[in-house]
Amino acid sequence: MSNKHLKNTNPYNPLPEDFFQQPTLKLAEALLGCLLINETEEGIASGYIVETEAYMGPEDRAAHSFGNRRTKRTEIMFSEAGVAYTYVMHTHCLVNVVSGPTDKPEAILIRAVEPVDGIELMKKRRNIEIPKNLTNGPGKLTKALGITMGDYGRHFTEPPLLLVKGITPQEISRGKRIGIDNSGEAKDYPWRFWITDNPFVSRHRKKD
DNA sequence: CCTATGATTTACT
DNA sequence: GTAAATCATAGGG
Repeated sequence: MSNKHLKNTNPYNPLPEDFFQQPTLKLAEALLGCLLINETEEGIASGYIVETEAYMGPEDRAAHSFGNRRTKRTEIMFSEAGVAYTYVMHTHCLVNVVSGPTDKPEAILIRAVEPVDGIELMKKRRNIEIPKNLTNGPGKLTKALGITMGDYGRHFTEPPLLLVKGITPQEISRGKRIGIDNSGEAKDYPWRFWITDNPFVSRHRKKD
């Protein structure tokens, strides 16, 4: 397979329909290397997913859906797998892939991507020049790709927000999640996955 | 209506 | 390393 990224004249290689049906922890791992694409009026921007975190719903204190908490915000997590859960954190929008069967409120946070298409557009949106800092964090990548609350509930299987087949990671690492120190025992669950040694991973811990 | 809080980023000591 | 920015969401009065 060509290593060059696909252009819109060449149809993207779609993920199999049952891709999103696999268990959340497996899906979190399987998403690594997939190409996340967003089309807006400004143009197309895309990147390979290099870091994810799983949020396991009722039993996960760190999840918004802990204890089956069901609100206007978390409602989408109870729907079918493969739709987008976007929400605002401080001043940033974060994007998740809803996972698990219907009524199981599980989701996978996309924490970092490696820029592929639309790099100039990303620089403009982020107002920086250094490619390395464009998408190496959950709030950064949404701004670079132009993902907003308007994408809440969109299906990743159809434009403008798309997940398609990308690259196959050479090696995958697994460790504790980030930024949930106030979540009791859940803070130590090893539900974060990343492509080993990828420079766009949001942050390196000494030990995971 | 009012207040607390955060799955972050950025700048600073 | 620490702290401030800054606002939608959630929950209580």
